[in-house]
Amino acid sequence: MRPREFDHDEVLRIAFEQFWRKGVRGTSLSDIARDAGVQRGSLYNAFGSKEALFLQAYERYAGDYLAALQKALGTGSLRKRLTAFFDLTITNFRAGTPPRGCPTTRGLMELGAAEGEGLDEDARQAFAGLISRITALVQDTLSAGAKHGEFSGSPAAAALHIVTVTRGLAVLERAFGDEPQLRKVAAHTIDLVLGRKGG
Amino acid sequence: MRPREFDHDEVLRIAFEQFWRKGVRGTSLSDIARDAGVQRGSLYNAFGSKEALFLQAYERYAGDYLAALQKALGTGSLRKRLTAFFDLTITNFRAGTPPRGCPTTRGLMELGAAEGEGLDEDARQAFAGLISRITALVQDTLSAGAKHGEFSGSPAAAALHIVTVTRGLAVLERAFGDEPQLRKVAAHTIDLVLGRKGG
DNA sequence: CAAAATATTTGACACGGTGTCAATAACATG
DNA sequence: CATGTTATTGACACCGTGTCAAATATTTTG
Repeated sequence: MRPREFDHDEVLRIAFEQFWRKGVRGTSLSDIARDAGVQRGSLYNAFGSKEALFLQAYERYAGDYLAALQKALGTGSLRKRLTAFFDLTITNFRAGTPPRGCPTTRGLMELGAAEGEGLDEDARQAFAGLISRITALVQDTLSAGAKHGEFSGSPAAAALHIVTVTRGLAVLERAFGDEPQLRKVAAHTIDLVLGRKGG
Repeated sequence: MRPREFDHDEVLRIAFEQFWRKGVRGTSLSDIARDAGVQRGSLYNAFGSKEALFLQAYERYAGDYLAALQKALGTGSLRKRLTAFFDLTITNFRAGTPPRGCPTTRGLMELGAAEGEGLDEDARQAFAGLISRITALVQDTLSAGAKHGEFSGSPAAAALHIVTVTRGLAVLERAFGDEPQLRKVAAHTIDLVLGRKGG
């Protein structure tokens, strides 16, 4: 066996950075190969295809991001937790110069996900999976809040509503790039869900 | 002057249908040319570039869609208006087989909109413009509702929240394709904004 | 230590996409 | 009918994905 001449994880990192910044279709394997100091053919040999490379890079990101969200949702009053959740969400959208947006939302809308066109069902499942897991995390947080009397209502419905808002925020970020606006919507959403003054 | 051999508007219609179904990057001018029975070169001559063709096709759609929304928001109680608004929004996402999603949200996330990459600033403005105009429409509706005592709170904040939810719904549609879920979120949002039983 | 086995790298290739250009064709107008 | 103007057409350059066979560098085996 001839050993690989590049760092598998390092390439994944570099690739994801570019996919995130320029979109999946807007990033060529030549770009990634140049940036990583690897031949294009080696990428095909190691990952199979652009799609497979993206998926691996995305899964890597998704794991890290989910862990960060879990941490943000882990301490303080319910209001504090939700605030930290939205804060991390928005901060993540606005990372980099120029802001790179939400990789999940961008990927999901870019790759079609419909039968026949765009990336495989695999990609859609990866995106949908992260969204589902985020929703579950928020729902658990709300359920716990309900036990402490910090929240009344359906945790499932509220969690889905909150996550829907975060997806909407990802879109607004792309449209207007107005971070204060995003934070206003986040604050308003927390107020609506928790009751104007509650917490 | 030699006259054009194809119908300008017809081509715009055909092009938008394909952009909507397969995404902008996923649609080639060859596809459109074949479908429209026109030579690819003629499209470049008539529209300049793929980007310009998309923009014209999109503006056409945006005008029609905005008019339909305005109509939906035009009659009945505030709750009825908002219900009609969400209904039209979701129905629009789920049009076609397979569902084509929200062209605005898909285009916005697909085309990057960030400096340097993806489509021009022009495209971002077109998408952002439609979102802004929708927000203004909803805001006006809420303001009118406030006069009739059907709504209390900030129309601007509520309108932005509602439109954010619709953008989020566009994303969820792509992720899960679960129309009942979308309608639940919509109903829940109306309840939150108007008060559980109000209207 | 030599040689076989095996995986990686490399460069050439086919194919399809965007966009440009010059040559050609079709009409309007004088 | 001659001329100017615009639309059409086909060839081209360039870049993208993906495939393949040949060359290369290790590890394992004799």
